[in-house]
Amino acid sequence: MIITRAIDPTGPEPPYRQIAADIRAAIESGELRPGQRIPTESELVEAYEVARSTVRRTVRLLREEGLITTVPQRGSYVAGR
Amino acid sequence: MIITRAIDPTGPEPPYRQIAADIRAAIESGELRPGQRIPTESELVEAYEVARSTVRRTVRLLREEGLITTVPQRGSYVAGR
DNA sequence: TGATATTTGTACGTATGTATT
DNA sequence: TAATACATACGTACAAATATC
Repeated sequence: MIITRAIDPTGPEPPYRQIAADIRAAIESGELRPGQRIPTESELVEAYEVARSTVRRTVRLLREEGLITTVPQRGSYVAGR
Repeated sequence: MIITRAIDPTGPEPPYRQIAADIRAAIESGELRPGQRIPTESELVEAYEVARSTVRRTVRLLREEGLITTVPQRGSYVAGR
């Protein structure tokens, strides 16, 4: 899976950004490749132990950054292909 | 105030988009002018009788469209000045 | 064909933190 | 010292579209 580091709820960086940085790193390292689907919201919820709203916040951020594209009822995919 | 039409929770357009269209119309009509602050989240919550999260969704959409700019702890203002 | 499960979208309410007034 | 306002986070529920059995 992803999760290269744990979330620190007390740090200055909010959890949704920490998770975004984690996924971003996975994309940049090639662990997640263009066209590949990233884990579902439910999977991310379990993996990072946060609420779904937090995960959706993360996904939205990555989408706004152009790193992923989301297909309703399907999932989110790494952009670039 | 704004509110040129009521929200229809049963329509195909989700409330946050209906409210956005409403505010957008107020901006385009000149009722809300560039530099002017739009109603606070609380005011919008009361005016449209929706949850705060819905209002925030609306504000985010308008911000992404470039129609308004948000100043943390201050409010959102009509862009263009 | 039909039923069920999965997944994202939307919406509700509530709580806490931080900065400004 | 409040009151105000945005940012973040929690949990819950239902809808819609898709995939699977």
